Amino acid sequence: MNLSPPEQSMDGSKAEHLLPCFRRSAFDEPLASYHSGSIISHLLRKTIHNKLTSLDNNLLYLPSANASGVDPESNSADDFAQEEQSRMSFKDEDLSVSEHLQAKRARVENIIRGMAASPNASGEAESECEAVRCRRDLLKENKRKQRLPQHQDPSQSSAKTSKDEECHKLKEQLQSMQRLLHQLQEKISHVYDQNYSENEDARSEHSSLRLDGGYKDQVKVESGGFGSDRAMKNLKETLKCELTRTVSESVDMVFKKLSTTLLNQSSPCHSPDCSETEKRIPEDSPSDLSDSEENVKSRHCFESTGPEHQTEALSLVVRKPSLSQAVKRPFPLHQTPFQIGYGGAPLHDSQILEHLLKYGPHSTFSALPCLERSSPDSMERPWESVAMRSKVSSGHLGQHQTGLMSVDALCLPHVKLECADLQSMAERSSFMSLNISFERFEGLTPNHLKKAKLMFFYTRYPSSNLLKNFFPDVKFNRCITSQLIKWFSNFREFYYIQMEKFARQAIIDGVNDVKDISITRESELFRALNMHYNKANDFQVPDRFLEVAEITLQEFFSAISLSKDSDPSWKKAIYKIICKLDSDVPEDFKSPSYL
DNA sequence: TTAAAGCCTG
DNA sequence: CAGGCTTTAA
Repeated sequence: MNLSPPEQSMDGSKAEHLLPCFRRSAFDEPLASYHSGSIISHLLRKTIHNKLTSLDNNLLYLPSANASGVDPESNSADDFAQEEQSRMSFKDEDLSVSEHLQAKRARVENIIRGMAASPNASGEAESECEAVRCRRDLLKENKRKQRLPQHQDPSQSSAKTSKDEECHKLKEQLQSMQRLLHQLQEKISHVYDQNYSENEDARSEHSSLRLDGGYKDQVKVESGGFGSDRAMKNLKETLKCELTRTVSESVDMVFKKLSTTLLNQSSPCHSPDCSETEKRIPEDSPSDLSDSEENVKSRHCFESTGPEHQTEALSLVVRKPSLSQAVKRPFPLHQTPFQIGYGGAPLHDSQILEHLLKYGPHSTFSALPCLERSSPDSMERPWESVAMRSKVSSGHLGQHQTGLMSVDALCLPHVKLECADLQSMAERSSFMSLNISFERFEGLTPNHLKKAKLMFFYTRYPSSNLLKNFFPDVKFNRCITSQLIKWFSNFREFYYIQMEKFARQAIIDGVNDVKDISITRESELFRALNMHYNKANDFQVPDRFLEVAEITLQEFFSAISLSKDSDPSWKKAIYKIICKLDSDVPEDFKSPSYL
């Protein structure tokens, strides 16, 4: 099987796009300098190496090599040397692949090192701790298993046990790698966030982003930072590419090994003994199959990176909102919609593995009941409550206003499970990203509020239908609708309070004729209103609003002049007039990325 | 009965 | 701006 045909040349060209600081050779620095991304890279390297070593041990040198080879408490400094040494004993095939992977890792490391010039020390320490902990747990677990007495009949247990253990170890290694990827992603995300906050600071210094100047939030978000949005995009693309490929290849290796193991050792389950063994596997590894937090994190890793062979068209759909999310995210990664949004995940990576173990490499996923996608509704629910709490930011999905697009709607054929191919997993992850990306977010954001205020310049009494049309990125429910309605109610309240105030002031000031009352952009009343609804003053208030405001003020003036305000409901007559003066909101506002 | 308006309050 | 409350209209 061809693991990764076209990427060599691609890597080379990608590197050319990088900024000079990212173009350094991967081996310029001593590997001992754990700085920014290098610890992750190192751990990833170790994990992949361990995987290969362990696999080889399991497959070729069973069973003692693993037990004697690794001491969880005495690694660190000498590890790399040991790895290098043990790497020398690899078969040729593994050696080349290993070198290949190493080169890729080095590139990722280089990029990350360049990005994280000022890393968050505590965050890094945390992820490092986590990584080390993961690894130690893994090793301890392996050691513990080695010590476990064998209760089974020796005649059959050796084959069974070795296979079980191989599978188990493979799964553990896979999970370990996924954890590491997750850590890596958090680091990248952290850098993004840091960059974003810097952008924010810079942006606040020169305000005035006029709407008619064509500025949209998307543009604002992606610009700046690394010098230009072009550079940013290149960096992002390169990172994603490298990450995805490196990890996919690593996992591919696991699956390839697994495939070999299954085909060579267990073959189709004709004997009852065999089938019993296969059934027992999931029970023997509950940690792999439970929906633990670690599993969730692992899934997240794949959701964000996408498949190795992802088409460009697909990536365009997925990536844009992803970047927007990543850059804008005002909260830590673990609260992001993406992470919360896994709720619809019908397949765990471990489940795929389980399926693989149960039904063999040539079965199709359609045999898995969990692949039958749950209904869109049920896919939305798991994160509803959380989304409400965290008030996630809008997706900025551009043209995609259709809301949730389920996988079913994509009319995709069932994925054939190829044992040595991670494609299905990757594609599933990609589907999930798609799904999440097309999701409309529940909860209104400050941007929605800002947009609503600007809309008030056109409509004082928007219907709930109008609101639904103009907030396509919001998943409406009773609560959200009420909140939006309430916003406009509050806007009106302020508006009418100002009107009454200025009308009374006019009367106090001795104005006699309604015709003497007018509102211009220089009026104090207009300034007050503009300050309230258009605080950043980055929006050109339509003339019509000035007219309506003038009429409103005149109405108030007249009513008060005629002492109508003695009637408790004297304002209602004015409301009735004003509500007819709403104008159409420009179509521009319908874009979810308007702000 | 319900959604929304409107008013008041914090 | 949101929450609580009453009123209103469908």
